[in-house]
Amino acid sequence: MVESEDTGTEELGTERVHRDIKSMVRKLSDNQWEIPIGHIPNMRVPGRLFVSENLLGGIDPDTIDQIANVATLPGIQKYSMAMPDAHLGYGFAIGGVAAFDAEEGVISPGGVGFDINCGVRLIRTNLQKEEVVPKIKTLVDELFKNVPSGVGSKSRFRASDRELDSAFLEGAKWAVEAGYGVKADVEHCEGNGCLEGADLSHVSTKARARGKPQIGTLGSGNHFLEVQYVDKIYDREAASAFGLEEGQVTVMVHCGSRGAGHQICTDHLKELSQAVKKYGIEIPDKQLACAPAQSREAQNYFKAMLCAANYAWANRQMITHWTRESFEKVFSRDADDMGMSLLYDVAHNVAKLEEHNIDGRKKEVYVHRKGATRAFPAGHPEVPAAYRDVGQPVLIPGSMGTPSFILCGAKEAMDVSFGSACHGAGRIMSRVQAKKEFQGQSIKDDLEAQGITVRATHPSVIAEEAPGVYKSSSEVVNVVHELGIARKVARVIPIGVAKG
DNA sequence: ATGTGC
Repeated sequence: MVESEDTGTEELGTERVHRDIKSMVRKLSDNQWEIPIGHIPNMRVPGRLFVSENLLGGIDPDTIDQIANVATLPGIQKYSMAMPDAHLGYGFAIGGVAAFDAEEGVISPGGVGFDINCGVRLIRTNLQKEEVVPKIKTLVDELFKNVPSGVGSKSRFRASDRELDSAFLEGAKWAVEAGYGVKADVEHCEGNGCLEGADLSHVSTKARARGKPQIGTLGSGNHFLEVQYVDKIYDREAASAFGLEEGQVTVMVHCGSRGAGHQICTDHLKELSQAVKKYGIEIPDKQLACAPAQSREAQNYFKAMLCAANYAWANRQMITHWTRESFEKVFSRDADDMGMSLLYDVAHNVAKLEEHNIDGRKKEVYVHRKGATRAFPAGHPEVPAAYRDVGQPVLIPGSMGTPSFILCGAKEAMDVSFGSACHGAGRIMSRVQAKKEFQGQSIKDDLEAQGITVRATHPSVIAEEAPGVYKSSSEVVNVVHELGIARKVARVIPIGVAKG
């Protein structure tokens, strides 16, 4: 038997057997595919994958199995979903969305991810591309200097234990009150940058120790701080509500809860692995550790997860402050004067208690979004007043050399995807493979030639995040746009990137 | 993603 390096193969004894992705799914419409009950035993609901026919070919069969695995969990509603940027994750696929009945269902850390409240924020400026391009190298250097990045990086801010408590409990609100931003920043964060119910008693000493020196740090991997410009407007009315116009410079921040969230996830995974046995829940994969939503174990995780979510908002808020300071230094003007206001901040790794209409009935569910962005439509009370008539801003980062997109939550989202859309381009190559395939310096030179300045802690970071390791962000975004769950508003092009 | 392995 000929060995293949294709992803569509699996070990079967010594042979590798090709698994045809098309035979695993049933086409429902151009961008919707069903993974039928029976794909694996004990599925309670079908799976549903939102991809174009072209993107379907790039989905790993193991990712399909992960979507099906989630469909076996107690209390799952409607179907186990995955967005067009779906790929293999810990237990749940990244790009996965699953809602569980608040009484009969479960809560699972695998459905949130290790980087709790990894998310994206977009800061507007009133600067034009032409004003920023000549100074981009100085600006990227300044941002790189002011916002610590890289694995294990430490913040310029020395948090006391009390301040750490406040970051966990109050999120962006605390950071603003401590002088790192303005009140309007908080109003333009999902959930006002703070989820209620956070409880410090479920955050370990170890998680605190890791989190204490890291408030206001970028981290590593796909996290970045990027200077961009708006090159295309798709929806004039929405763009106007979002304060966006062609040629305008924006800044995008992508990062999460750093070591604190990682430790909280690790700690509670241990406890929930025990709980699975205690409550006799049958799971097809150990990585799907979970507990009944109302159990002590699940609620302890949930309350700790809320601490990590709030920490991540404080983190992005602090980074916003230093971003403003960096611009002030380079352009010798006030941040206010440069119109540096927050457009919005989304969480794309989080579980939330939400009310949804299911089969004509209103129901409380724990919506797990793991690499998926909330996308509430116009009129929803959770959408900030300034955007209420348009829909919630949905921020979709591309890779280093490719466009990012600003969308708005649209009507179909509530019926089709529990008010959710995609979260990014979606990785198609492992970090190890990327380092074999690409050289950091040559990728950096290529990007430079395209007018994109990159500054990273190490060239290998650039290789691992090379544009070629991601799907096309435009292709991914087109799927959610065509489905009517989020509508394209604007496209932004990178000119400068600071990375861990 | 992550003091990038137990």
